[in-house]
Amino acid sequence: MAESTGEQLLFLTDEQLRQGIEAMFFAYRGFTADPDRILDEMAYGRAHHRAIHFINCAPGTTVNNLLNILGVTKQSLNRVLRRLIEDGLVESKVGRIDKRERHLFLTEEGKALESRLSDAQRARMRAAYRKAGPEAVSGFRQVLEAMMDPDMRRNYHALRETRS
Amino acid sequence: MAESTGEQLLFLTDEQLRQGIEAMFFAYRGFTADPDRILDEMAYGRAHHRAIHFINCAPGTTVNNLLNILGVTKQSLNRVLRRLIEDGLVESKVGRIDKRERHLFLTEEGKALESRLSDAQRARMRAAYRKAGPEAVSGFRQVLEAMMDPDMRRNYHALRETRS
DNA sequence: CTTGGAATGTCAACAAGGCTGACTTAATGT
DNA sequence: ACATTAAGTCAGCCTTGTTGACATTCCAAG
Repeated sequence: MAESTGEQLLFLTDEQLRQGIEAMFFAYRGFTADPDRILDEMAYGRAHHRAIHFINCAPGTTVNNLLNILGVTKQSLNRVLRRLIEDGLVESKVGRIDKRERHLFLTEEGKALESRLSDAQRARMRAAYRKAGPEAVSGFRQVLEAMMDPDMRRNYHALRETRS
Repeated sequence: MAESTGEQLLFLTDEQLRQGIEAMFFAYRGFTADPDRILDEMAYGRAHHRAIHFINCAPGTTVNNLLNILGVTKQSLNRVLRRLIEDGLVESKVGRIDKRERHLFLTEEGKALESRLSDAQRARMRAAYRKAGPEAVSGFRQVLEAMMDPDMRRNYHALRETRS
């Protein structure tokens, strides 16, 4: 028996793959459950959370850039952003170099909500990481990265660079 | 095996957790991208996919059981099921023991669509598993399971038992 | 300097898919 | 007999996605 191929095949039965698919489904529900509860209180949805998250990661980002990361239409994002700006969570500043662009920032109130959401989500992540152990975490990240579309993988890495 | 706290701490910085959160977000997009394309062709959505998937996993399941797994309201599920039955992908049979119950099955046509969707999703999963390797896969599954809500973890394990 | 194109925003309309609440029907269990 | 349960249905609401059309503002190239 070819050892490397044989070993791989054990993990690649349809049943194994199916379990992976279901695990993703159920885990994603857990992943969003805690922030969803907080968002519900103030009648926001996941779209608002995503916008807040990525504005926080890359303060001063343009609408176009955000559009690209989130993968929605500008009309859809605009509806969400308008409300966040009205509610005083996000600030939109006209670009100095290119005045067509709007640069997005979280206000203090926006940062406060971001922290609440982020804390809740990180708490679950931390618990899962602890339970599974460091080696599992490494594998987890590797598989997730391999599952992304190339475009999104680029966005994923770009975000890491801006923070490091 | 007891993990040392020091080793764990290396993995539990906010930045590490944040990267995990973003990885989940981008990976889930990839995870649903291929089936979404197929579903678009026939004007179905993810809700139809989920119903088809779980009816296929547990043929003869009742509406109530499906409701529990999917975590939506019966009105929401009913809208989706009605269409699938009308289109001849799902069959609803009155229970023999308890005639109030409806048992759900995929028709041949339903199974055909399930295969198409499943093949597409498994292909990406398989590619990601291959790329990351068997050890990573094990870690991936462990973290996902730890991330689920207890209710959903029970559903997850119940599904595995019905198939084994 | 004008004009084309890019970035942004806005309006309208629509659909999927969540939700709640109220109600019916049929079958079951007590 | 009566309450409960499973399922289905109707009406209405919300969020969040979509298209298409159009205005504004600004940059840059001709």
